[in-house]
Amino acid sequence: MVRAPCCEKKGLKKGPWTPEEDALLIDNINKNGSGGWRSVPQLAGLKRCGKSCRLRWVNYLRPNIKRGPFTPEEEKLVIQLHAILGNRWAAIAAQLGRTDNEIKNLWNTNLKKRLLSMGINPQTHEPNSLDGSTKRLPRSPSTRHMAQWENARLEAEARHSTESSASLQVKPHEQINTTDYFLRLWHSEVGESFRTGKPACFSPVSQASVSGTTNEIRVKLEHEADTDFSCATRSDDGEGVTFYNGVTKQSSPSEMEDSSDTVLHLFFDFRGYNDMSFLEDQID
DNA sequence: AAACCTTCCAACCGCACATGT
DNA sequence: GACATGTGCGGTTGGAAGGTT
Repeated sequence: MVRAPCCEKKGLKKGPWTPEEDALLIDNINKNGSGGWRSVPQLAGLKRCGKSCRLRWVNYLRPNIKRGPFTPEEEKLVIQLHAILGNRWAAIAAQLGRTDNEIKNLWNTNLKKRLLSMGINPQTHEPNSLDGSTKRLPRSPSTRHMAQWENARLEAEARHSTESSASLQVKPHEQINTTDYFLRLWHSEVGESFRTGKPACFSPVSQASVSGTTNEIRVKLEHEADTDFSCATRSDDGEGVTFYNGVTKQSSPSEMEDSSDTVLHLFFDFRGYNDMSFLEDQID
């Protein structure tokens, strides 16, 4: 199937945007909202491709974009996330409140070279041996879990994003949908320890709250097992945990009980995760 | 001061997927 | 199910800015 061009290219302006064009685009989006990009140029009176309008909005004009130089912490986070997610710039960018373009540029112009100069393969994040081949390090279970966690969490974030798109005024920490138990865990103390890579000092209080969350998950699993949510269950190979994110019940009740505990065990697995610590000196 | 080189980043392009008809 | 259209994403490019010779 031959794909039609997104717009008629004749007479369309290309290149850098002028402040006047920015103002027209912002004004149009304020009136009509973002989306329907094909019709945006006409509505806004712009001689631009709809795609170009979208890109300008997403990468530059959109409110709440974090701009300015990257901090060492952000750079470290980008490297860690890239090790997990690969070139999924949009997913990485979402974690930092940056644009995918910024992350991509940072990686291609800075971090990639830095890793190469350190003898680390930027694609595999593993050290290159002297003969240029990649030396495989034993992958820890926590690293595998991390990727699975991240995938599941991204899906949950996407769901949450869809659900909360109508309430943009809400503060970020208030945007956590209390019905999404995965996100609640993610934003909990345990989740934070995973995100920051720092071992969490779980007080009895936090343990209690975590247990409460576990029970809530269990209740959710038992009573709303036919609804859409993320849950975890052990894989058969005993090597790790496989996440199932489906609309139907995936496991028997006994497995459910195991699953909810597994969620916590996974988090605790990550308490010691700091696979990228060897980079800290280089980045700092 | 000028030429050249390198770095950075905004923007473009094409592909893939989602959604509508 | 087939096709058309819209949208999002990642790869790439071109030019401006800064640095070096």
